[in-house]
Amino acid sequence: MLNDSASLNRAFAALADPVRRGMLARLSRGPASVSELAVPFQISLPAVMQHLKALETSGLVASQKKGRVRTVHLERDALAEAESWLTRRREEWEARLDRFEDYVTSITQENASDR
Amino acid sequence: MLNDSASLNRAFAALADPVRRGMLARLSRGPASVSELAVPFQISLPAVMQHLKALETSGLVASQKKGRVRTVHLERDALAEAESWLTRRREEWEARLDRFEDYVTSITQENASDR
DNA sequence: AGTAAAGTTAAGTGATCACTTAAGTGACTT
DNA sequence: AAGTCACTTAAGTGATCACTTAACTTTACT
Repeated sequence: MLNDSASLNRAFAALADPVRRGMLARLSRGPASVSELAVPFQISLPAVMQHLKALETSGLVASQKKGRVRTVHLERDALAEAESWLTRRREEWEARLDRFEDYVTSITQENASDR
Repeated sequence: MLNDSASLNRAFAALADPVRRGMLARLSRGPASVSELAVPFQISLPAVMQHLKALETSGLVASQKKGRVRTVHLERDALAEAESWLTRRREEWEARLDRFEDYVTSITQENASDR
C-alpha cells in the first residue's frame, strides 16, 4: 500500500481513458462478462480486450474464466491507492492554505493595531 | 464541476507520469518557479516545460509570469474533480458490497432457522 | 553596452497507444 | 458431428508521448 510509483503510473494511465472509466463505472455496480462490458462502446472486441488488459495490469480489476465466459470485477485496493494519493495532495494543499490564512489574519491584526 | 470526460481524460493522463506527480507534490506545499520545479529531475528544461504544459492544459495547475520568472501554483478544482470521480466509484462499490452483505446475512439467518 | 539568467520555441526520434481486420481456440447447443 | 458463442492472439497502422539538442527571446545585473 506504499507509494509505488509504477503501480500509480499504471492506475492513473488506466483511468485516463473514457472507455476504461466507463467499464469501471459499470463494474462498481457489480461484476460483468467481457461482452457485457463491451455493449456500451462501438469498438471491436479485441479493442475491449486491450482495455481490459490495461485495467488488469493496473490492478484496478481482476477476472476469472468459467466455461467460455470471463467475469470481471473491481479490485478495491488499487482504486483506493489512486484516491489516497490525490487526497494526500489536497490535504497538504489545504494545510498550506490554513497557514496562509493564519498569516493573513496576523497581518490584518497588525494593521488593526496600527490604527 | 460536471463529469466532463475530456477534462477527466487530461487530468488522469497528467497524473499518470511520476515527474508530473512529483511536481504536484512539490506544489501542494506552495507555489514554485519553473526551475525550482525542475531541480529534482534529471531532464532538460524543455522537457520540464512540456510536463508543465500537460499540467496546465489538464487544469491541475496555473501560472503567471513576472519579470523572467514564471510562478506555478496548484488549482484546487481539477484535483477535486479527479478525486471525486474515484470517490464516487468507491462509494457505489461499497454500497453494492453492503447489499451483498445484507444478502449473505439473510441467507445465513435462513440457514440458522433451518436448524 | 555586454553578459548571464530564466524561460521558450522548433524540430526530430524512438516508444507506446488505441484501434483495426483476420484468423484462431475452446465450450455449450442442436 | 457440426455450428455457434465468447473470447483470444497476431499483426499492422496512424497518432500521441516523453525526450533530446539547437537556437532564440526577455529580463536583470555589472
